Amino acid sequence: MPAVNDMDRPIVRPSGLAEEVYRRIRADILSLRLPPDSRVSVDSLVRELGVSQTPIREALSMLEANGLVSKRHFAGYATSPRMDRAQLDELFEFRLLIEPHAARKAAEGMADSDMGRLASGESAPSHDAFADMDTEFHRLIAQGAGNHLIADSLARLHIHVHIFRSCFRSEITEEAVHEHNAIIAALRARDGARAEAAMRRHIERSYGRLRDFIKD
Amino acid sequence: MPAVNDMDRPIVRPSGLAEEVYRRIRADILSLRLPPDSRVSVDSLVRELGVSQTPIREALSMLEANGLVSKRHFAGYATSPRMDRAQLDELFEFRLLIEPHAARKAAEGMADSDMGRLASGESAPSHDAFADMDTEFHRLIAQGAGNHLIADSLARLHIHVHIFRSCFRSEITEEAVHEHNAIIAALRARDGARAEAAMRRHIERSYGRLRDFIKD
DNA sequence: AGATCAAATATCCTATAGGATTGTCGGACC
DNA sequence: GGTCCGACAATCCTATAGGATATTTGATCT
Repeated sequence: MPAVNDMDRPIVRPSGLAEEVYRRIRADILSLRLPPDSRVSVDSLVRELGVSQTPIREALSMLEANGLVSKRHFAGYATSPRMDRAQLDELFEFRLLIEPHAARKAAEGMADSDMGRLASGESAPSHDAFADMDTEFHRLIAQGAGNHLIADSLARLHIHVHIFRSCFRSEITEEAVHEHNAIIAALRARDGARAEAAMRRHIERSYGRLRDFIKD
Repeated sequence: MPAVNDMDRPIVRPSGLAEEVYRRIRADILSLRLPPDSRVSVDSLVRELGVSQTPIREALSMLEANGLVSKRHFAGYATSPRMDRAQLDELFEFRLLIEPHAARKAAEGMADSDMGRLASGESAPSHDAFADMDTEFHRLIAQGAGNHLIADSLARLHIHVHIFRSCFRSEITEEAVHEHNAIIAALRARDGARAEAAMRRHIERSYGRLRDFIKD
């Protein structure tokens, strides 16, 4: 008989088709398989995913509440348009409010096990892999701050950063890796003030790199 | 014939039943007609509101994405439980990050017309009326900061503050009115630093008043 | 060519019925 | 008395059909 113990894996509770569909559509939006400002019809998803309308509608409603799609009455759903300059400004103003504080708190209270999972992304083989590692990097720090509201808000925002970056096929910059390493060093040293400053610098530089892509 | 011109009212675009149902359920949660941690079944809403399942499911999905209800597979929806001490701490930590900054920016850029609508709530006849005026007060300032992300995040948080306060029938304190008036004065004077400090003080005092209700 | 109007299409919204799954309650058994 | 088991109820999920409304398209007219 197998040696694995059933106790070490918590019971799997199927969370419903709506959740699955939600994740699927979200992944499609993030991978640009559904580009910004493109139609998303319920019927086509029914045919493509082979599930009924109900879970698709629920998934689209959740995506709408999270700002990834928008609905127009009797006209169907559409993915949100790409961020313009004003929205980019607002997003980074918000990140500057939250993430430096999160970095400070993470330096003070983050678990050592989570800290070991921090990766700067210098070993990323592709653009997509780097984007995923960047998302995970910021997610771990936000989670390390020990405030669910901070982690959730940042997750929402990072989705849009991810889409924006993917639209412009932005290069994997050495700069970003260096800035990540600076943050990691400050966190490992449990130096809250330095982590906060490093994170602020990272976001400001990141904003400068992304801002160049739009002039309007 | 009527003297009103049809041009001055923008075309009414019915936004769908799901939106209406969403607002209705949200209002019921805010008014404690649906207390925290109570079941909310789709069928009973069908009977009560007289609409089909589809818009109700969509409304509940949106409410779930906004954290007001939670779903368990094959077990129905339920309103989120009341905040505990840890969540209250997290919420006010978050507000302290956002709202003082919003007050500073509002002092610098808020429209005079919006500023005229600021009310401290000293004339509120009831507890519910004060709660609504308080929500509107903070909403106007967040909107005055000119950042939609700030306004939306604060709106989400204020819902939970509202519910928490309603649960304990907290008194209308003179203190809160005074603090509101201090903020209004700083905003009218276009003094960003003073508005920021007044807002920070208001939130800290507000936290102290609410914290006393829970010991666990 | 450009604008105007009507038909066609696509989509949302409703309504109803039935199968599948979970939680609960009461009784049988040790 | 405590524990196990089966029926019941509640709920979610699916499926299908049809009506209502906005968008699009194409033809007609100036």
